[in-house]
Amino acid sequence: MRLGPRLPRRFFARPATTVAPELLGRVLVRRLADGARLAVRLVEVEAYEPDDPASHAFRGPTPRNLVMFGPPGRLYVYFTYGMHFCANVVTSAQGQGSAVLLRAAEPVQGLDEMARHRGLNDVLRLCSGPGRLTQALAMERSLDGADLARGTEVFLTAGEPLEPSRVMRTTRVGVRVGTDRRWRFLERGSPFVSPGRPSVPGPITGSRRS
DNA sequence: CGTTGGATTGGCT
DNA sequence: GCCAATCCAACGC
Repeated sequence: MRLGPRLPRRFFARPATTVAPELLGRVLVRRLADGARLAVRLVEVEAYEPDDPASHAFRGPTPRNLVMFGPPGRLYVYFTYGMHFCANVVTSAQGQGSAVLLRAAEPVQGLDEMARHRGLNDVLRLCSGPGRLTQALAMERSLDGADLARGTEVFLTAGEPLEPSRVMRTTRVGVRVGTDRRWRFLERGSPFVSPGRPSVPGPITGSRRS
């Protein structure tokens, strides 16, 4: 499995919808405090843009989403449902408030450690969901704001980007607004994607009712 | 300050 | 398919 060079800051300094499909096939590396190295290959992501009602950044900066408004290439980690963390890559220029949610990945290195973190051994379920991925890689609150372009705790390497024909596109999972945007990108045919069901686009806003 | 519900998961009916 | 778990951000008063 090729890791390749680290992705540079400029890679992230573009719109989330541009960066998202290009993140597929890239390698997310996590270095633990004891020196152990975990690596996964991204197979499913979702873009969240500034004018996007489903985005945490939609109503402006708050203590939770502040990192989304910072420089591109940082990790935005938030806590949800009282028990799970989700990890995002901040994109676009500073101040924009856009990011790409990391939803699923194929384990590459450190599978035993990931299995320990997850409390199960099924490789297909180690990183197949945003909460599962953060648990497998031990990404929690302390990594909120971590610099992927310069840091050592967590970063992204070039890997092998997917051919466009291998990139599939659907609506996003678990959102109740912004369901008209097909901003979930995944590797076609990968068994490592999450089981989450894409949201169904509602009635077209502005159309006549009854 | 009180209320609501969430970019989820896993277990049970 | 349904729902509880379990915290806390966001928002309204």
